[in-house]
Amino acid sequence: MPELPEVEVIRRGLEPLIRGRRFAKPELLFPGAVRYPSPEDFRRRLARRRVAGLERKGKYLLVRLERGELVAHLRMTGRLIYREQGAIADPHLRAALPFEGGGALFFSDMRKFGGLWLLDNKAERSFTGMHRLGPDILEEVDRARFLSLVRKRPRARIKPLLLDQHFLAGLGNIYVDESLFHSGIHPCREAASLTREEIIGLYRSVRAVLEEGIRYGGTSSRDYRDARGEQGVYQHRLAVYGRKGLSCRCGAEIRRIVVAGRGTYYCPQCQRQPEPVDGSREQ
DNA sequence: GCTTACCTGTCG
DNA sequence: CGACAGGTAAGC
Repeated sequence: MPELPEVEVIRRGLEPLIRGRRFAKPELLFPGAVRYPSPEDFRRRLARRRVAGLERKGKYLLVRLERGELVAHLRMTGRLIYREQGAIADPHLRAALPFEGGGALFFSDMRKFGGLWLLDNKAERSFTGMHRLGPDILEEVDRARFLSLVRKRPRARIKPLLLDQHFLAGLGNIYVDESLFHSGIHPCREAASLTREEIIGLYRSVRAVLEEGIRYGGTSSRDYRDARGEQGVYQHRLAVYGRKGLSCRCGAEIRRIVVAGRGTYYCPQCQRQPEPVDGSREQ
């Protein structure tokens, strides 16, 4: 899916296209895409509302309205594409959100994991799961906070910890693997085994990788498209993700393992093995 | 923690 | 045919 950089690129691209525009009555090709309120209420209540601005929290995109907000989560294959005229040619189109005076925002989603919510107030954010998010890694976490967050979870392995949106919001599978590679940390290391310097280095790597991802328009591994339907180019700059069997710049062969149920790419030479978990040493 | 489920598609 | 895919919640 879109991780933080992809959602941010969509946000930046979409905002100038739809800010100030007033929605007309939506068309739901797959009503299940609307999570709240009911599809009928969604259609009736979104109509005539004006877009005040766009925000992002973790991987959620928030279309702030003059009253309430339209929230989108793209999960794995969701797309939000604006067209000035005509519709997108996409067999997985789930919702068309036209504007008064022309133009429309199209939500497509091959795997149907993504969703849309129309909220009247902040309290209703609990319907989306947003209220359980940890702090946004780019907007809300400085070095000191990152250090203290990581140290609060000594027993967790670092990759699953970084993927946990309740811990930190925004990172996904691609950018976690890239960040761990750039900081030279093996994905299975226990948080408690990381030195202060390693945690600080990881913080810098995470920020640098996410900012690079944004600068290059996001990663279009396969499905991701920006607000105009264009691919990003960061996939050409990935150091390890998806590169099993290819050589790292150090010469070693990039490996793929499974960590926390996710395909995980790393360089066995640049990223140190975790401390052996060996109960016998304790006895 | 881990596994499974959600869904549809691609690739080997 | 099975394995895998950018995410996340639920159930052991």
